[in-house]
Amino acid sequence: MMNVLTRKLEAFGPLPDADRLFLDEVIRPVRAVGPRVDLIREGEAPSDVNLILEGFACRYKTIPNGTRQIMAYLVPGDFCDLHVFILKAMDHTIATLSPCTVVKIPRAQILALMERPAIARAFWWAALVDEATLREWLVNVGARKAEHRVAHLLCELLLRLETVGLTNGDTYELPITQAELADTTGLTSVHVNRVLQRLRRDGLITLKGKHLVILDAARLKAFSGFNPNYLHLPEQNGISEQSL
Amino acid sequence: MMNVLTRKLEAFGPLPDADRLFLDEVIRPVRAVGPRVDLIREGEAPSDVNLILEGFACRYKTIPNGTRQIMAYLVPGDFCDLHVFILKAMDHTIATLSPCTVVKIPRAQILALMERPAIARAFWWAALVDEATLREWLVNVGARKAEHRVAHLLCELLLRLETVGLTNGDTYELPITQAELADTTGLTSVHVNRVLQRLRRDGLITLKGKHLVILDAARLKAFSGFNPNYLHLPEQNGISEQSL
DNA sequence: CGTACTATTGATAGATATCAACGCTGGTGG
DNA sequence: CCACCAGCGTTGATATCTATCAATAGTACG
Repeated sequence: MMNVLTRKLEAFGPLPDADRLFLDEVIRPVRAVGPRVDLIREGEAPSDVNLILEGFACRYKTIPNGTRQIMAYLVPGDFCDLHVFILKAMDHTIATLSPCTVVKIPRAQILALMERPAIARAFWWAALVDEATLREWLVNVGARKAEHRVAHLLCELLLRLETVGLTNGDTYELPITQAELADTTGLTSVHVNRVLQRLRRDGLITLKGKHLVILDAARLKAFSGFNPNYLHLPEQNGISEQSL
Repeated sequence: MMNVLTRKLEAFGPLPDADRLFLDEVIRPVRAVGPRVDLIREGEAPSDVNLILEGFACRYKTIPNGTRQIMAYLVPGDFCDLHVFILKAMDHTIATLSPCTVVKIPRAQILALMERPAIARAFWWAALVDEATLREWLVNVGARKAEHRVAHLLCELLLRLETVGLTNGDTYELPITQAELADTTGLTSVHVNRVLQRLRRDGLITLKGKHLVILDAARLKAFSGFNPNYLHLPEQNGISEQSL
């Protein structure tokens, strides 16, 4: 079974066997981290790069009145901070949401990885996709209404998790509380709850505990105005399953 | 007088004289572009990089119901799309807001620039600051209320324009309509209008036509919860002018 | 089998959007 | 140089959405 990092980077394009072997080396030793643990705090300047192997983490900021905004989800295969080589201090905090397993990759090893052209290109691609995703989140929160925000997020995660093999058809584990969804979408947890009920009532999803089933992916995508172009994945087979 | 690009890049650190001379070459020939003109459209894959020399441009997306979300302002010294070398197609559109003067820098020239270590580092820094700014905009729209959103944006622009020498004390030209501010902040133009009136009534700003005066920068920053760390500028002299 | 989150529900308040009209201003052509 | 026009800014009245507050019900975990 391919590791999540290799799997993610190969979403951009195939890697030489030597690169794959190197990537297998890089992802250890792993470290288990509990839920709701800060990995890097605003103001710090870590020298290593964290990579998520299992579980969900996030970037967030808290504003003076206490409101928290989650600015990104980090799922298996995602790097936390390829930045850090240039900037002096983090301007936000990175924390686990669920229990996670994480690797700390030393700076030197990242540089060694960047020597390999295929990997370097894949790193670039990953960073650009992260930024595009951030833009899409801004659209989500700034322009869409509550139902669409949540639906759009679920569509995005379906594709991202599919890329690293963490879906089962249109089903996946979403180890996130409603309060965390609220901090992500700029809503209240009460309102997120009501939105989820509407999505269930409309036959779009099933969500029980952490177990999400997207009952009609085509309809959920149409409903939320989801356009996957910003994820910059290679052409899919069934580009759009169209309506029905 | 130093050109805006050099000025912006030197906000990160001084450049060798040779680099400066090179940058002077790179920013021509200039091109004048009217307001509200698309420079690059979603779906296209341009081979050149656009640099803004004068005026304001933006990144935006339009969602199916017709709502537009502006995701970034591009001010003099900002690159539009250093990305494009890796990704196949733009996932958003770039357009002028005001009349602009722009340079198209050919791919080859960008690569030549990247050969120079100081410039390459400055480019990296600029790209990372762009991303950090995007995160802050997500916080703005997702977590702050209307008055604070607008005030925060004005504080950010004060610093960004200061960097490239486009302020006069706490005064600058803001060539943006209220409708565009609305598309930026996720509000309605009517509501932006009312917010601006409140900021005026509270003695925080003066805004007549395109001419903005920040009457009490310290208070405006405190009011909006503005923390400049995400712009990653070098230490300022008067780090915080404190209250009054 | 408690205990503490997490999810759910109902009632109400508050913020922001929507709709519609009018006034201003800067630019353009006569 | 003036008069007109179109876009922008402003205002008021009302509708909607989303937040807030508060209580109850589930659920998972030790």
